[in-house]
Amino acid sequence: MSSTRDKSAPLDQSRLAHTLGYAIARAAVTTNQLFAQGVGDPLGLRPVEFTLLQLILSNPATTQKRLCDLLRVPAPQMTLILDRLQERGWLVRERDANDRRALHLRLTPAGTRLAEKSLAALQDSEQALEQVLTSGERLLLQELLAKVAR
Amino acid sequence: MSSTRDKSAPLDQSRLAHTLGYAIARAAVTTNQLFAQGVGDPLGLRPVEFTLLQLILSNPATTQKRLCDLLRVPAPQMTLILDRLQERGWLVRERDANDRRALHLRLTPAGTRLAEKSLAALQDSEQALEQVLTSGERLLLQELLAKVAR
DNA sequence: TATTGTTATACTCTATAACTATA
DNA sequence: TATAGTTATAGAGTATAACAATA
Repeated sequence: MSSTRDKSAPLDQSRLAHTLGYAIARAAVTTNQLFAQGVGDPLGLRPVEFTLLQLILSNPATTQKRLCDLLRVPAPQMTLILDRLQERGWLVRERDANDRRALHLRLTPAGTRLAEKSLAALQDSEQALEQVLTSGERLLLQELLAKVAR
Repeated sequence: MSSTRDKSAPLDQSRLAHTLGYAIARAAVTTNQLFAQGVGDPLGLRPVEFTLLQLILSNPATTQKRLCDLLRVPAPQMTLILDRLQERGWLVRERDANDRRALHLRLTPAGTRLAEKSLAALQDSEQALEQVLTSGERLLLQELLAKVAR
């Protein structure tokens, strides 16, 4: 130790402490890690793939366009993501009989099972947060985040 | 309108509503947009560059290693990011006289001015959130997020 | 041997434009 | 002329391994 500065002292983050974007980005590190441990690594799903499985399960026959708009994913990227889900046998695209431009999305039975299994796994994984948040705090946090997301 | 389904109805997100990761990811869309509008686009800064300017200003002579650990940025990427900040004249690297492997980071006067200006711009931009959150709610939100980030 | 930082490289992710087929 | 979706392509971001210098 040659310096007078304590090299093990935590870095001063005070300038960033009052920006909401920084607080959200740092919390996202934790939740991304929980996702990877509980869902991403064991089931081979990325966050956007997990999210799409849940949304398609709850909204059978929805179109790619609507998913793009909700998740702010550009259409070409959505095509590639859905291609991969389809290749793995979790998803089918059905052409709309009345508007033959549009595709309706549905999960296969295997896709439905994966959607259910992966959601349960994420909920298990996120229960680790009970060590730092009461269930009331957690509910409150989700309500406040929903207001920010509008 | 050929279908019986109401195509303008919002998608059902109920399966995701109780996962914290989804709530955080959706709130991050809002804060990323506020950052881009107020700071990123007008000042030509990416979030990680903005964050590094603030941290180096508050922690003069810190090392790259410590910033990598805090922000979970791999060392090779940190080298490239700092290269760009240095090229733009906002940063200098000084070799440690006692441990000649380590580099200490300092902002130039121009870098200091940019750090201050960009933080003020972000705070202005985030004030738009006052339309959806009271200042008490916002404080509470930041406290809860800090608990999650640990 | 271990650590700080760099170089080289490959891989993924993202964004855009151009295209098709339908309307 | 506009819309849903695809293809092609380029750019940015990210991860890993190998390396140089120093401890």
